[in-house]
Amino acid sequence: MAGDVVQLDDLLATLDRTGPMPLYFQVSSAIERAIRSGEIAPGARLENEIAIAQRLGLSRPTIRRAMEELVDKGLLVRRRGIGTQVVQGQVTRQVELTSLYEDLQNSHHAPGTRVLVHDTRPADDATAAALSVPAGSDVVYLRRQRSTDGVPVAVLVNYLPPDFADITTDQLEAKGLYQILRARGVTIRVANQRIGARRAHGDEGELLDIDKGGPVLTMERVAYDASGRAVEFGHHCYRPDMYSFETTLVAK
Amino acid sequence: MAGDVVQLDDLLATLDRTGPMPLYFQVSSAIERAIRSGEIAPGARLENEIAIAQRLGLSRPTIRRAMEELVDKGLLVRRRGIGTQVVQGQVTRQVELTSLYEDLQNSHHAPGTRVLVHDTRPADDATAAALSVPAGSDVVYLRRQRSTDGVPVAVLVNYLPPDFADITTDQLEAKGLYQILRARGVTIRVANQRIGARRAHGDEGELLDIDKGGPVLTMERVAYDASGRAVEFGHHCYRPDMYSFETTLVAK
DNA sequence: AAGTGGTCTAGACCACAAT
DNA sequence: TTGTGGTCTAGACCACTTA
Repeated sequence: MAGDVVQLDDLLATLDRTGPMPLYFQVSSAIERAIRSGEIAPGARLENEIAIAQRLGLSRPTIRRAMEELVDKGLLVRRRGIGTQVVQGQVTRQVELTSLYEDLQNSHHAPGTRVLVHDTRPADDATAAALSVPAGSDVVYLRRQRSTDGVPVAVLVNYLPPDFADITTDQLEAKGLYQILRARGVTIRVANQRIGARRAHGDEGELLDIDKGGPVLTMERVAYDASGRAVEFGHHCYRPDMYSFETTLVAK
Repeated sequence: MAGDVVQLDDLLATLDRTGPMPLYFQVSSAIERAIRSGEIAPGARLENEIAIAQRLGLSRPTIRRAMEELVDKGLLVRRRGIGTQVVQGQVTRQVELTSLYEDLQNSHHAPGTRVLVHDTRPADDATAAALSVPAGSDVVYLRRQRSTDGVPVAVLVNYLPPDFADITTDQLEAKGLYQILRARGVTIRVANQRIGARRAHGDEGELLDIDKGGPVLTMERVAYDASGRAVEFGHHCYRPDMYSFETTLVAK
């Protein structure tokens, strides 16, 4: 029963061994594109690793690495003794490590930012613990209203370590926080976040243009840079009819 | 500056090459335990891969595999030319691919289930699409109230393919859905989920013991088994003061 | 220049599932 | 018995960072 096994000849032509893009990434990207475009149907079986490796002139570990990438993304399912299959059902994108600003940009909307508060203040205990700074020491405090196409989407509260005190309000109105950090050489690598819900408090109802006491989606996040240092602590609330979190989970 | 580099001698004694547990997993588990217990401090640098490999008598790829495991869990951060460091800040557990029942069990509470509805009915369009069954064909419908220590936590609505029609209400009262599926040889491998918020509808306020129209946290999930087939579609709502979703995100 | 992780190769043996 | 993915080895070369 090798009839409905998908072969991957077209990939051969596009492999580039001179550029900086890893071979395993070229392979996984090509397969991912084929799956998302429907060229490879949901449920289809792929050739085995060794056959693909020979066909593409690559080693088996390189192909394995490409496959693992796609398993982690929830696009493929593998079973020992059986083979590799494409997952049924429409594929949704991952929750990625981006700021809301970039999320909105990527969905082809025009994000807007209004900076409500931007100052430096002593950290409360929770913030000091999250950012690993001494309790009561100064941190940067931000409160912003985020909108898309003129409709308010979220109220964002952030705390940053004091060495980011020179970020300007103008920068914050023009770009996403993560973009500003990246331009300063700070890239976010890891984040812990908690998603919940509650009633809108204080002026949130007004800022989000929803009923007072209406439901909001909340997210708390502590983000770490490439050296493992905490660089951002935030607690945000979102208009639930404008935003939700999508995830793909893969059992290990 | 090799002064504050953590060495990993203790691991050597515990390596077992006879059992079924992979070596890379033994290594990553031991390091994970050391990090979570505080034996290795946040921010600490680890030895380089080759040194660890030699020290433990393993090959470099095996050590790499162990490290990758920990990077994916958000415990380690690696930089080319620099080294490997433990992430700062307290480590939170992953959102895993478990049912709410198991979540509550693992947090040492006594989960309870009340089956509100359990029947077979024609699938509406959204359900049929999610489960990849013909529109209007019969599916299993479940509505359950989940509580912990007597306090209501969630109202769970699930749709299952028709071959699960023989699951009994008694089974559902006694165990989590995923445990029942696993006992039938069905293991969940991949799931797509969306988390949001809204007002409580209909009898949800009563069932969750919250104010009518109060906020609830919602989750929609489509889960797939090892062959990539959709085996569960659910939309649930949670009492926001009793439940939230924690995630660790890692940039790729 | 030295040290680090990132990629890649070419094999080997094993556990598991189907036939 | 055959075919599959899972694990493991022992190297090699490269890109990047720091000194």
